[in-house]
Amino acid sequence: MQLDPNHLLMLAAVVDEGGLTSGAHALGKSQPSLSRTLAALEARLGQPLFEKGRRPLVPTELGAALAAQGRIIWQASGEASVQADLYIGGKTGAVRVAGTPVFMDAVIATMIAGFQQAHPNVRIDQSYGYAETLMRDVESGALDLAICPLPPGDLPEPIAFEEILQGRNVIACRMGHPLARKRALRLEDIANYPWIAPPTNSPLYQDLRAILHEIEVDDVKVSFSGGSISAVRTVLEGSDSLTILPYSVIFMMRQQKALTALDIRIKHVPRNLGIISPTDRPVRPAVRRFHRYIASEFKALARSISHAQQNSVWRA
Amino acid sequence: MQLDPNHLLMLAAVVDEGGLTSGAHALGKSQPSLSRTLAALEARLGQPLFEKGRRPLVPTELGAALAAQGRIIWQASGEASVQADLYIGGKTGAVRVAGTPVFMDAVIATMIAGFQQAHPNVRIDQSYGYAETLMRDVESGALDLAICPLPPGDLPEPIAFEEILQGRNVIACRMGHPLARKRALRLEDIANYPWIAPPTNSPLYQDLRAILHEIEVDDVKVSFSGGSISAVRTVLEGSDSLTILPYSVIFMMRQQKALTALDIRIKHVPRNLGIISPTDRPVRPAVRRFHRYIASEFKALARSISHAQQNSVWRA
DNA sequence: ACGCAATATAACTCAATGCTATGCAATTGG
DNA sequence: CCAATTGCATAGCATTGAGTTATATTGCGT
Repeated sequence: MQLDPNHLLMLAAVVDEGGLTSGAHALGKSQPSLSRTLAALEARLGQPLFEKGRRPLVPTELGAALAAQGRIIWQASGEASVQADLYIGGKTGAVRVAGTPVFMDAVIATMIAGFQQAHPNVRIDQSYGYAETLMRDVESGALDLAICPLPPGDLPEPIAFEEILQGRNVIACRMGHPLARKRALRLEDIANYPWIAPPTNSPLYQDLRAILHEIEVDDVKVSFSGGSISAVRTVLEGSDSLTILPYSVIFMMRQQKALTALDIRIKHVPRNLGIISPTDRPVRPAVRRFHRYIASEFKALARSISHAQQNSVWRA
Repeated sequence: MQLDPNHLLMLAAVVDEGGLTSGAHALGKSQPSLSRTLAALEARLGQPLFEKGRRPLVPTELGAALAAQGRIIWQASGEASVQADLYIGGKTGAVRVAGTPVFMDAVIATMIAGFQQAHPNVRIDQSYGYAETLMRDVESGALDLAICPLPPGDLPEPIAFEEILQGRNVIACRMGHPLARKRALRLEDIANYPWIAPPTNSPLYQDLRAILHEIEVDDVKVSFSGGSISAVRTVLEGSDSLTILPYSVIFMMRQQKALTALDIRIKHVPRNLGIISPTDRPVRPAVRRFHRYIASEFKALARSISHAQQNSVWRA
């Protein structure tokens, strides 16, 4: 005997609510609709679902047994509704995001922490990569979002690039570094200190080479290379080494008063940090929400940076 | 977002079967039907349920989440079908049956044991009572069936009485009783032994009085009264007492070779054992099945009795 | 016994679901 | 790499079922 889940659900409603009228109200339907449907179900079964001729409607054995299943269906149905609403509202789901290691660890991680606070049921699957790989993965659908620096105007096929921060690198050192307080630094000053080199496949490494070339320092001592931002920071703090870092990374660490930037102007790199996202497929609500969150956080960060630069408070 | 359980069920089928075509087959529907329904569901949700453009149909996060609920609905639906089939087939449910104590304990209990063997999921709610009470309870719906002796032709309103055994009482005693082997017993023989009297409100008590009057024994020694068949049997076995019992009760105990009947003819009581059932309401399948079982068992018992009487085997 | 409240029935409408036929896209095999 | 195959999407149509309002009927309490 094949039974329609909807019929069982109606039965459960009537049994639980104790009547057709209230059951119909609970389901948002009319009383005759329930009456007829349950009558048809009884006819199909050949057995009454309710004791006949009793007014506080009392279910028969069969009615009670089927109502129990209907109750399960009701619950599952409600749970599905909740799940759907959460998903559509971006409160649930997974976000696969990747970016360049330094930005992910020093900037994005903080933002992810804030996002998780507000949306604990959204799973963030984070990974690392550089522009080329990131774009390929976004295009193929392996990634939902990528955050990395890109030269302006470089927009292949079905990919959007939303710029969120001006690309600007600085030379970083520990807070008490001999060069930290000097103004009008000369090249010779810099050349005397050991350098920490970013991984050779990173954009920062390209930037480092370009900058060194620009300031006509051809030969530097590389004391350490290949480490993550955490390792780099530790080495920086414990030595007089220099390295090149995005200004935003230094800015994010300003509270710890561990690192600072040298007062030497470096040409803006021809790349801006941005969010890479696909345009050829629907964006899942959780991804959209995360995307917006990151964008707004960066907007706030940019404001904060420009404000700080005007006052030069953090360098005091 | 209100979701139709049927849609979730379809989704689950498609996800579990790994495709629209096989899912449709599993549900006994056509593939276009599923395709259109799921497309409509996607439209309602505003989110895809399956990754687009991939042929081994793979569900999205949302699709998987909703399919999980659909699976629950599917299970509950199937369970309901099973429950309904069992109930309709009389394999499940409760039977409320009552009868006169002696018959219930000595005859019906054995039959119930056999029934339970075959239908362990049918619950038998047994109780005791005499004709008047039994009929009232059957009429009121408190009982499904009653088994008791009734005078023929006494059929009030909405009650059926199916005769299943000729009413015939005998004088019972222990197997080795001094009177057990005698033929052509005389009244004086009987009068000298103590009697066990049935409960005064039982039909058997009426029968006892009638019989004693018939054989013109006015004054008997009552050594024990009011006990159940079990107590009566124990007393009978341990003494030379006599009592009156339905022949079928003695017959059912023939294997134990503990009790026997005196070879003295007693007028048939004007009552036949039968099954009382209501005619004004639908009979539940389990009740019908139990009813049939009891009736067929009694038919077999009657055959067995008449066969035994012709051969007088059991008395040898 | 009467009145109230709840259920059953009637008559009708329309959305949803079923089907077959067919187009189109993705995967597989040579 | 192209062709064949398999499987999903779409179209058009028929039918069922579920929804509605209006109304009759039936238990139940006073």
